[in-house]
Amino acid sequence: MTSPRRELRRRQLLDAARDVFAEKGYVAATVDDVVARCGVARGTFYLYFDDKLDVFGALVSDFFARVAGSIRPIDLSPGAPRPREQLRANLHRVVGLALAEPHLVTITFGTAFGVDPALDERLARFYGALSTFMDETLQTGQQLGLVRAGDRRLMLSIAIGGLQQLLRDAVGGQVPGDEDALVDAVMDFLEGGLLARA
Amino acid sequence: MTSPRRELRRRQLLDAARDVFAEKGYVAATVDDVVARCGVARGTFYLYFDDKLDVFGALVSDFFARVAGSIRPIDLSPGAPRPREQLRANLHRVVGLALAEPHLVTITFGTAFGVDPALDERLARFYGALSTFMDETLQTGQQLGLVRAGDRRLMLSIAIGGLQQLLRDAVGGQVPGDEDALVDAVMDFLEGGLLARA
DNA sequence: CCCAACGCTGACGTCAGTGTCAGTTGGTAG
DNA sequence: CTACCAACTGACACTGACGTCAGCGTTGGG
Repeated sequence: MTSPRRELRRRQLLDAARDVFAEKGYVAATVDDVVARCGVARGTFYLYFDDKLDVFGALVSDFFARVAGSIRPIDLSPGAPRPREQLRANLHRVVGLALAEPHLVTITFGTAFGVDPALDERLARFYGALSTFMDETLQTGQQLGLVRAGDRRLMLSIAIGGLQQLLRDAVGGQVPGDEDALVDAVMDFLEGGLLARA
Repeated sequence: MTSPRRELRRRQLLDAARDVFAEKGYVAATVDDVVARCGVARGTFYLYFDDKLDVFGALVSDFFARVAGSIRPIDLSPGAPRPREQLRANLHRVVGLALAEPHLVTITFGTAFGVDPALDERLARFYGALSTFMDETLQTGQQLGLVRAGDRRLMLSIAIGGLQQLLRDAVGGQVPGDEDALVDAVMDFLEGGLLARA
């Protein structure tokens, strides 16, 4: 079907769009900016995408899926590593992915919401699916005594939000960005919160 | 100076803009939408604001300032309540403010970044000032043994991000929105993280 | 009662960005 | 060599949101 030539051009356009969106923000970015950065004529863009929102949605949805796909279920079978180590490994993959694609972090976690109602709904579905999966994981953890008691939706909201903000700040340079340090910081927070033991 | 008549109209326009932005998102919202909701002519808008970005910036900056202003420094003098109670009281004020202004939460914490570079910088300054203040508070806490050891910038990033996400989800209905439950959830997270004690 | 100052109106010209499409290019198969 | 086709071009017509401004009420102090 899709020739390799075509696939390549599509990639180039996606990469250009990613950089433009990260630099100028969705509102100020124009299709002209994207094709200029790509060294390609205006019309070419429309051979690959419907419009600005389409390419934005492709970037965001794809990155979201990659992040979600990098999370592996916790394996509780006898020979498997300890759950805590599996959690850490999951965090490492997510953080690694984020640091490898700083612009996509900015776009996806920083500016994607509120751009367009239709896109918002798509993202909400993604987010909901991920949330449901993690909720089940957490429930199992609670039953095994690995996760403390409490409303899982609230705990998840805080944990995911905290991780997202940390990644945003890390790629934005507001916070030192060493991968291991970031993973450790999140693990410490999950294990002990912020305050000292009473 | 500013007559009460003028002040009232300005308020009406701000309220209308708040609702329009929350419903349609910044991109799709137009000045026409705002004046229509306000029952006022197009030209009137421009007697009060420069353009769409100006009114958006006013909403966001003002709400950000109100949130920041609701946070009181921890009083360590002899007669004062325990620091943990003061922390909880601060959380209660922030959560209460958020639940009282759901649309502003959506706008300010959900869609404000990436709209415009100039606005981003303004918000970054706000955020930076708040962050610095909280960093100092946290440092004192560490010295007193009330806050665990660790990189304060990372801890703050996670904590603030977690709170913001929780508020976004609460006003968006993704999560049950009882004020006390939200405050408790955050306090629990700050005190003990997510995982059970090893 | 008057009129000046204030607040408001809304039709209008402008323009940045859009999406199209008739035409060009260049690689490849016969 | 030629014929073909997919990929690409970029000038063009169009759109819709913008910001303005000359003129119209209204209000309240003198």
